[in-house]
Amino acid sequence: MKIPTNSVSPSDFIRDIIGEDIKTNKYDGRVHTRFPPEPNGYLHIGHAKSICLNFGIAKEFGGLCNLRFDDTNPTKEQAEFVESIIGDIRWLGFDWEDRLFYASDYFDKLYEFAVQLIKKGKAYVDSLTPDEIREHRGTLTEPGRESPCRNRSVEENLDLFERMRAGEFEDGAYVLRAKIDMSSANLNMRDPVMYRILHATHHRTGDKWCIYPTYDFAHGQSDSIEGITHSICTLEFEDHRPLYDWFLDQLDIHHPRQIEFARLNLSRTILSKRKLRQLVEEGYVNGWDDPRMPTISGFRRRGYTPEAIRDFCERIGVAKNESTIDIALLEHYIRQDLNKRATRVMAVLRPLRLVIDNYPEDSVEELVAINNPEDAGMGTRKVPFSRVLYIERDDFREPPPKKWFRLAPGREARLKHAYIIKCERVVRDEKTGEVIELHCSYDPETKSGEAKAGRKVKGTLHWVSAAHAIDAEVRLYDHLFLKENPDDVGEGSDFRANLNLHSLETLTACKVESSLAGAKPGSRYQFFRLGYFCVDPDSSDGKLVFNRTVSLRDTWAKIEEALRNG
RNA sequence: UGGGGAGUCGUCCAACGGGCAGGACACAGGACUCUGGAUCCUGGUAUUGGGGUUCGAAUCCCUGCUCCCCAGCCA
Repeated sequence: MKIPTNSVSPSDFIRDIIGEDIKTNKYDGRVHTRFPPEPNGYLHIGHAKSICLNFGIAKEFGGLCNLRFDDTNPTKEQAEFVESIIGDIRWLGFDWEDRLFYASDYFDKLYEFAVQLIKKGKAYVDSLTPDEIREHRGTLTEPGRESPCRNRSVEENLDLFERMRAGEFEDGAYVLRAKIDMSSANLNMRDPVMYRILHATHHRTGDKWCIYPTYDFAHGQSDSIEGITHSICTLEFEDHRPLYDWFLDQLDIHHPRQIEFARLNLSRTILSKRKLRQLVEEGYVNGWDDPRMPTISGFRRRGYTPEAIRDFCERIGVAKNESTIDIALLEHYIRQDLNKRATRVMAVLRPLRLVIDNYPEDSVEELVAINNPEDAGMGTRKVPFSRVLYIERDDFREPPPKKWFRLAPGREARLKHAYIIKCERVVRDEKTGEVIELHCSYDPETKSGEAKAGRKVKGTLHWVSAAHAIDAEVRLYDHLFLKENPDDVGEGSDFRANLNLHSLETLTACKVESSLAGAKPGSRYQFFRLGYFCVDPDSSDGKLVFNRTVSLRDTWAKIEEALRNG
């Protein structure tokens, strides 16, 4: 059976531009993109959008896509993040072959570029302090003032820059600046910093350097060096484009075309590395791969598939319009994918003991269960049935509400793959009144699959045989934030005020069918009538732990809510 | 009040040089169902305001309004 992918014909303004460039033979008809993460955190679903875009476009147009780490700031970057990013992109299903690069690969070249600009009189070493530089920059409405160092001689600049590199100065003592225009309306053109002194160990170059290029001085040239044709980035870099153009023009080197698009925003989700890091560091979640995190590794652990994430990224489109996607759309795609491929099993999350009084005491039947009604090729399995079972507490109500199809005193329901039963008697705890056991009768004529199983009942319940079931822990997840927009907070407060304190519910007394014994971490199932679940790596030989990836759509919950609201 | 961007159903995205505003999700109703799942029908709501040009404007012109980004030696 074919796994459906969403083949929306991918067309958007970026692909249109590239198609046009191919038609006019710009860049000799080549298409070469890149995904340029900074290794200062884990990748999230917003990065997935960019990854799918860059790798997707390259593939569609018969081009290439590089992976390049923009590692120009050793104080924030770590090898750990490089590893996780590489793993995440692979998991998403993309391949950069031998084209794994680092901006730090180009540090020598970038240094030469800087020297070139100094020699051209287009860059100078400034001894102003950070505060002074800020003051000289002017404001949004007022022009800046030129630094007194702006007219140093080329020789002096060369000497100072060399000594910066040699480690003669403290952090912050000097910077190298481009000499452009202090009165430009675009603040990025007001003599931006190209190099700063940072006595820090770099995750790749170690202590070779104590000066590092800024992103602005490294990014465009890195793209140029790699022969990138289309540099796709997010909207906030629109203002930087004239600066990148200026560097490329002054250096007279290959000139990629930069195209900006709107980054992804998701409702009830935060997609800012800084804030995600805060959630991790302040212990609101259990690490970057906590299944509640919108990181790729979080989604992976939660049970999402790469296919679902790719379909989602394709469907949301690409535009320059800032927008927020409804998280329900992402959930739709994981349900769609898992519906087609997940094995159905029975698991009872909140067990209620049920005794079938007229069923033979020591008898055990092996009933045939279909693994996936969406895919006959997935076959069948046997599930044991016996006199004492567990069903979901939620499947019994007394008194039954309107439109209730499940069990209630005197009511009938079908046990999936088994028999129709009738609720005859309810046992309650004398003190609390809590229902602790149900006594039922079964109709032997109604066995599933038998020719005369004929009779219809509205409700079908899942169950496990008490004697055969295995214990499991199940972790239920809800959105991390209560508000659609987590940043919607009052003065003096921040996104943490909108955190959902009940985003994780751990159930430790769950009972799952015996076929799940030995299930491997990462395996995905549909727990019948409940949702999609995935075995968590926390599982051990004797203890299964499941994460709920996403619940099934719950029509009854809607009906009940409608009833409540009259 | 400088510069750069953006405004189409509830939410996203379409409508390629003016020609019936379409799809997905969400929502509502129904059919079907041994998952209140899936599937299948059906339905509603949108062009930022105001002026023009035109037989005809989301699209062209003028003029407002709203929102986002920029004053890191972050990316």
